[in-house]
Amino acid sequence: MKIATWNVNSLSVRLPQVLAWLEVNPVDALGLQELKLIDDKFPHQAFEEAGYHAACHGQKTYNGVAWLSRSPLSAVVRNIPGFDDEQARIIAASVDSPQGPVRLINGYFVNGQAPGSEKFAYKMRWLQALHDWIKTELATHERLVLVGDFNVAPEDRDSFDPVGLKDTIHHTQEERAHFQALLDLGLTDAFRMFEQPEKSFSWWDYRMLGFQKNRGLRIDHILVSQALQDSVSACSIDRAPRKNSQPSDHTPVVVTLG
DNA sequence: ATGACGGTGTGGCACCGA
Repeated sequence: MKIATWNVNSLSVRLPQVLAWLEVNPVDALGLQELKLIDDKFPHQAFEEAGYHAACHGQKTYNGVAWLSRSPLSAVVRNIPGFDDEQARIIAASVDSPQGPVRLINGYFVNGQAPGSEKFAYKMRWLQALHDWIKTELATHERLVLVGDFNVAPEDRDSFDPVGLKDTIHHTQEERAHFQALLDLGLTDAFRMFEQPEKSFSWWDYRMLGFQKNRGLRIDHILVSQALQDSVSACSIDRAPRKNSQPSDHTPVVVTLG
């Protein structure tokens, strides 16, 4: 089973690229972030024709998340239960696999702008609420995958300039402590289960030739629960879509189970 | 210190992202 995550930065603009990527990479499930469209404009038919079920949680202009899946999606949850949030950042769903059910959780984590800002405070509250909810999810779904745009570079090696960007957004100790708290629930960063090229990133700034100079961050992640860890056989970042014309600034991450 | 690029929505730009 292959599960992927991709921040597409507007599904309206990126739909042809998503469909093209799925033809080459027919993953079982794909979590999308930053749809930037309302549910009424979600392209259900295009994905259906590509062989995917879909569940979306859209919003105008900003945010918006969705799951695509070859098998039906059930028990869909939108946003973090009990956490009042005007922004559409979470969608969770369950799928069946031959090895057993898998709980799929997809998040577009808060950016946070800068430490000390109101947006950073919201990021901290959001991360705490996510942690507490994931803990309860794990109690009822032991085979769980948490994917998405985490907007956190977990370690210095996940940044092109850990010295120059020390304590700036994505790099602060507070954000990294929240990432660690998720790992402490028994989740594992699938990408780091394997030997990886140095300077592996999943996002590059559109400006200043960021991608060409590999000035990027690894902020898109796939975390797997303890019950799934032994079945993880691969995890990689696919840089290819970043070379497209009109690319998203993020590129997909893919994990293989079994 | 600023803006650079790209998307959205509004309207001839401002805003947000990371």
